[in-house]
Amino acid sequence: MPYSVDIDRKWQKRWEETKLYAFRPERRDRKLYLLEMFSYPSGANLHVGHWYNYSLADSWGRMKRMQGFEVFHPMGFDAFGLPAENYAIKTGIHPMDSTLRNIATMERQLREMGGTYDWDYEVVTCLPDYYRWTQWIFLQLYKGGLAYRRNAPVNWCPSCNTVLANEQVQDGTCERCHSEATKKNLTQWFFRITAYAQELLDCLDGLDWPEKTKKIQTNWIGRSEGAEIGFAAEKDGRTVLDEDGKPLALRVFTTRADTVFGVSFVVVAPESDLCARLTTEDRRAAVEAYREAARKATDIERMSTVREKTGVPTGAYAVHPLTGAKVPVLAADYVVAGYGTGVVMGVPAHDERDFAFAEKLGLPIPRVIAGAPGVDDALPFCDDGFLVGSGRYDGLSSEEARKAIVADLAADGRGGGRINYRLRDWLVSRQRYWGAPIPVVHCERCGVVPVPEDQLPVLLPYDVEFRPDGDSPLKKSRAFMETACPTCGGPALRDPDTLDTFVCSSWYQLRYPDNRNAAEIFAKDVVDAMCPVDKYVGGAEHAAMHLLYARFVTKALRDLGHLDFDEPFKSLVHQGQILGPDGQRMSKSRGNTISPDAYIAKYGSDVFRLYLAFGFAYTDGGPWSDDGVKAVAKFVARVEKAVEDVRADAPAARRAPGPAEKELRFALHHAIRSVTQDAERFQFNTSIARLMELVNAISAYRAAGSPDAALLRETVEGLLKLVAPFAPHFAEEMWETLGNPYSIFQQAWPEADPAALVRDVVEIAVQVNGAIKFRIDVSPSADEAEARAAVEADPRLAEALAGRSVAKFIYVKGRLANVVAK
RNA sequence: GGGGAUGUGGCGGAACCGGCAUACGCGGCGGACUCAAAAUCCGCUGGCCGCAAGGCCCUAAGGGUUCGACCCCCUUCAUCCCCA
Repeated sequence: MPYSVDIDRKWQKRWEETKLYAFRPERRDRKLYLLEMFSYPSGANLHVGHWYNYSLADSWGRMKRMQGFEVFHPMGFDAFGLPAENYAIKTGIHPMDSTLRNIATMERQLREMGGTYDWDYEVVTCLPDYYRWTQWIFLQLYKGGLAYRRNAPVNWCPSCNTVLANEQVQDGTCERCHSEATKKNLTQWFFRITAYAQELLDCLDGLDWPEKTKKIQTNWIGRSEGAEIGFAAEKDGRTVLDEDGKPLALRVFTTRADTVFGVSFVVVAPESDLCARLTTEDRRAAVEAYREAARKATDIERMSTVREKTGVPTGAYAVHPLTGAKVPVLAADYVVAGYGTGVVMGVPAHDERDFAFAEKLGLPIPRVIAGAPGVDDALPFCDDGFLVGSGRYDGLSSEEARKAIVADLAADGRGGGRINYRLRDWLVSRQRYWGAPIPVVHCERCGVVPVPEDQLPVLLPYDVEFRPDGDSPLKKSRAFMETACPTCGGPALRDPDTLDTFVCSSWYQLRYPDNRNAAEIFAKDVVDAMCPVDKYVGGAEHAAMHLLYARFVTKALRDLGHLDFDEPFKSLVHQGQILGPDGQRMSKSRGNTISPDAYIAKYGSDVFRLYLAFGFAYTDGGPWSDDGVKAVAKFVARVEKAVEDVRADAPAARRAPGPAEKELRFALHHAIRSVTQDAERFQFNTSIARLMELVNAISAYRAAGSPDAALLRETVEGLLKLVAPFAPHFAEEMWETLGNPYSIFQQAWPEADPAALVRDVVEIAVQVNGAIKFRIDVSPSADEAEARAAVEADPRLAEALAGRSVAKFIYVKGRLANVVAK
């Protein structure tokens, strides 16, 4: 029977009946945890991107399985989130109903793809037996001081009607819907990921992750070493005091403490509380008008170096900690409250934005750094140099001055060295319905009270009006909101917000190994034995979000005593993106989408899988090509032909090998070695290329006449084992056709025989001064002296030398000889 | 503006640690089979010059290091990504 989707079905059924891919915990010592980023259950069938991610990671796992690893390969669904909720708003179908239906569809499709998932370990984040533990994590973080509530200016997506974490605002727009994000002051829940900033940075070194991804995380965390400097503040001739009645310190962070004598003003973020405190009565109206105007601009606009700088005086003055000079404090929107301390020292001579600002407002621009002799140090001069106009620090280099100034400031308590991170705490509240409820209640008497663990889960009510209006939908459900305070028993209200779905996905890899545990989130010995994930495969778009959050949660749970490892994902691979045939991103509006279904129906799942393996460099992706699919279908037919030929051969004993037999054995073992090496590092395209070469070698051998049938059978069976990870149904069928026992996936992965890879002679290139002149055959074991003798004996050398003599002879064993002629 | 990645035939893409550039496939050309076509199979296929033997030039462009550079270094260009 020629390969088709019917063969797929036959083997899918057999695999399921025999539980071929069930994980066997008793073989845990050989475990290999393979995981692909789970997906959001959408109603449509699997798209090319799913196939590309899942089917090839699956092929890798199949090879590992044949290599004797006990592969743990679970799958689940990231099932909370906005699309289901938006779909519900549009159609009236409840998110729970549509999500469960979509999950059923996707499970079926993943089975039809031929995935080796052990579905007994499935997790679905929107089900209470999962989100119960999401809530539990929240409570542990809360107890550990890593979850807290705070009023802060937060990112707001007006279209999704919810707040967003910093990571979820990209180029000033919402990561989900790309509408422009704005700012709102709200009281929200945060996770203190910043407490782990340094460790998140330090551990990157030990991870087998793409360098690019590590770099993105490094930048995102954004460590900078500098100093904090305190300025006293005066208004109306008196020292400004803080809430506690002590003199207020305007703390600025700077990486350029060497320029501190160049401070000619101090800037505060207009929306900050500090700004309000500093503003004098006569300036209040102007500052408030300015703040209103600033609110309309996005952070990106505000911090842009090219945007025209604006600002207004607050009426207050800052007192320079070293000179005692008074400089004006201004409110300007190029300083953003959420970043750093929200106060910046203005050094116009040596900072571009400060320079632009000072020019605009006519503020003095005193130079305090001069370039080394010969360096163009026209203002603004932002490089390091030597101090001038800085009192007793004059003449020091920038670097020396930073140390000296920081030390002096620290000595009298007005500053000191400080490390600043760009990373912000993770905002986890969402004003949406379809998520895990935040497990706290608000009691009039007791304040914020965490829900006791034995009362989890806080169930998400089914019957809720979830049309968004900027307020949490749960707020409108009295049945949900009204509860008793766990502490005092008095009337209390639940938290109406739900958790960011990135919280759900930040720990799912820890739940898979012990997914049915009803008593605890996971047994510690199980999670310690099974984790971390050995190979994690998924899109690069999660570099600064999911991957950072999951690392944080793992470390936090470690410190809270629930597990014993530092990192969730030991090794990480990003698949590339499959583009439309036109080389553009696939999109419905462009009309260049490729739907796998038609190809599966026509060619079968394995042809599709093989094409995805062969047509692209895995981590790059690339444009879709129908011709490529046909080429792969042809390859499958050629393998099938080779199998049929073997079946038709009369049984015969193995003959003494001649040169043709040696050549065929070489082809097989070369393929074994290359396919193994290449597939190991996710280089599937060259793996398939080597398999094609093997098929070519098999047909060439047979076509040459009087073949050794026994050798051919052995070779074709080897080929099938190598093909099996990439075309599992097809290989299983061919394997059976040859009368072999079920299953090919219980066969050992072939190993290359080094003896078969040694050739009698090798052809080497002979170069004269680096240019190839001719080729000769030598023994592969020949050393330099032998090779030199062979080269010099060849008359073509004398011709190429044209009377010159050999100055030097370089021999690269088995590859080339280079004669340096003079 | 800063940082990073990428750039190889007509096309998708190979090339290990600095050692025969263009594997494998597509497309194209030629041939076999066929009444014919499709399918299949076999051969050729980087460019230029040449009847040929052969020669010259080719890894975005230019330079450098080296016996030898797609690979290392510098400059420039283009595209993409991250951070501003």
